[in-house]
Amino acid sequence: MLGERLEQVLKLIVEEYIKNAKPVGSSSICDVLNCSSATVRNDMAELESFGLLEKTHISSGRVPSEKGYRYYVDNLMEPKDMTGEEMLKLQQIFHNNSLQISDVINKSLEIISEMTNYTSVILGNASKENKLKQVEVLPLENNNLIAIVITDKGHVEHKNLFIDASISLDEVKRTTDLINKLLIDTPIDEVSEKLEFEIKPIIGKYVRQHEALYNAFYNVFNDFANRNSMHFVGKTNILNEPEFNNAEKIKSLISKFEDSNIVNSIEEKEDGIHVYIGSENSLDDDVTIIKTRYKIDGEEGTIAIVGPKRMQYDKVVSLLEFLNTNIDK
Amino acid sequence: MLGERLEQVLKLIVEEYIKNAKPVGSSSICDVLNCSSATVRNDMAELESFGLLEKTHISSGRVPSEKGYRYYVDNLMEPKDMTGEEMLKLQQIFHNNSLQISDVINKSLEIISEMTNYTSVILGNASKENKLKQVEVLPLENNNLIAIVITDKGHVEHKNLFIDASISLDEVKRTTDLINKLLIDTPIDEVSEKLEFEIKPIIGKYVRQHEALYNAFYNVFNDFANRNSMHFVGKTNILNEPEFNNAEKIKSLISKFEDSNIVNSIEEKEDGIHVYIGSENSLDDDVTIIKTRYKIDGEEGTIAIVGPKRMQYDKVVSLLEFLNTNIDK
DNA sequence: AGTTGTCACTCGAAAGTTTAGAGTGCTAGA
DNA sequence: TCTAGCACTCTAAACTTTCGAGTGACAACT
Repeated sequence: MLGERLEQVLKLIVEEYIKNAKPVGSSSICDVLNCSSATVRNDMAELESFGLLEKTHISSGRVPSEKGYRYYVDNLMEPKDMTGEEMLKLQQIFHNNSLQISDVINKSLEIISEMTNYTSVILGNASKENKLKQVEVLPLENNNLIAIVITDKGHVEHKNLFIDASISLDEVKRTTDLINKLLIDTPIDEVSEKLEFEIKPIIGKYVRQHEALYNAFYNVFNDFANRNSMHFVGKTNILNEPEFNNAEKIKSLISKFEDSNIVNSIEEKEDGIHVYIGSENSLDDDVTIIKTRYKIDGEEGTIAIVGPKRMQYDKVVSLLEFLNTNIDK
Repeated sequence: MLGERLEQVLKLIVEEYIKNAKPVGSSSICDVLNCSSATVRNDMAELESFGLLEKTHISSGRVPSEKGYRYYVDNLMEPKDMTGEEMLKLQQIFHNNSLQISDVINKSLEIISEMTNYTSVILGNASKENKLKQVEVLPLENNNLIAIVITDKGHVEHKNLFIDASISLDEVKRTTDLINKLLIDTPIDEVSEKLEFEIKPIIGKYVRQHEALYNAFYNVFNDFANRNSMHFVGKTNILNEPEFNNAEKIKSLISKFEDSNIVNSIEEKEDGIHVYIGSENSLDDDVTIIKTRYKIDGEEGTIAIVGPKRMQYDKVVSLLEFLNTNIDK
């Protein structure tokens, strides 16, 4: 635990740097603290020895280190009240009944991205609350089939299948009927399992090529349960931050946005609001990602706000808290 | 029509500049032409007076102007044979039967993007060859319905609908049955029209709230026919070209890639291979876009290769021609 | 013991200078 | 019509200068 003035100094430096993106000198904060710049310099040197501040060169002002941001977020940050206008804009979305429920998240994040000028990512999939409502299989030309899976919350997934010519449509239909009879109302994440232990033994008896058919359905359900939808809002916003003013950094970040591995960097498994500063996230050492899970109607997933390490932590956290508490209604 | 040596000079300058991205000086091409650099200088001055070449400053070498590239593409460019390896890679995709047909285009463009280091865009939608195969409407919770449209080529589109409480499920079912009976096998782009003139009068008779129901279906079909899928391959490739080595250019181009208006800049309406140099395209004055339409099984659309104006025109055109002639098989 | 004023010192960013080399236009002669 | 040669221009890179913001250290003060 740091002394009181040390904390004050750290807090002021972090907030000043967040505002101006320029190293903070001792003189710029000494009047707030009612002490001389020499005193502040001593404190700064101490904070630096703790690894909370860094210098860009020997005679420069100080910049928060990752550890410094972390200390700020954990101990010093105060919630920042939203302005009335900001609240109003979000409330309007929550109370707009004509919106498809699944659009509420998107619209909210458009507003948040606009207000903060950071990039948002929505990573969602059909939630476990979805139950299987219907399976449909239609024959297409030359041994192609299309399988359609529908859940009670209105999620639809389809997949084209190629089935060996030796399987008759009649056999397909029997299998489909069986699934529809036995698996309806099964939570979507349990379907694969039930398919294996309840359906497979039965179709084995009276469908000749049951392995192929079973595999086809298994794949469809599996794809459904694992299918992620990812969606960026304001993808280029973060590029306007001064830390991304050179071509290499921009290219590197944009490449990471395009990479399919990004799912791993974005997904959040635990409830609550989580802040990943710099190397704490697996996307890019130069960014901070603030994440939270959401669940709305039949869909759940992760909301992530991607900004510079020099992010307005207080504002983003407040916005996400507001979103979290209002989304259920 | 230019004189023969003038054309030679222009061709050499364009090709040299495409290769090195550096202004071309007279001495670097005079040995190829067996004449002195002074002669070449005179020719260059003449080409500049025609607006085919430009200088970056008073004593610099020459760079092709847009008009220069245009002249090159229209009159001077020679088809560039693909290497055996390149052909092989593409052939493998065409002959890989385990691929979903709709993936053939994607895979091919992945190869092409990799070979050229440019960015490809695929803009596709369900082709007019798709015929309506089935319409399905399922009731969800509180007055929501989900409507699913399936075509004979295996395209599926679905849409959530909110229907006034006063419409009974029975009425919905009658309408659906009617559509399935009367519109099956109708080409997808004619469905809206038929719906209006053949179905609407009938449902009007025995469905009370027929307007609402009719509108719901009309929207679903309309969305289907107009739904575009757009998909980039190697989105960041073009950023590695030396003309995009500054942050502003990159940001501007990436923003344009994200903008939904990009569809208008990408879509090609006519058959054949078309080259849009710099200001000839509506996307960005600094890029060239080479486009061609494709049609494969139940899907058609535009393939576009986006590169710098200093693009390997011969190579890209050859690749697209190869794709065009081989795609049908 | 903690705080302050002072001063020599460091460094970076911006502006200016120098230099080398690539390339040009022009002109006179083949 | 082409060529050789020359004076000239301009850029890019390297180097220098200057300015000011900021520091660390230390002695003096409370």
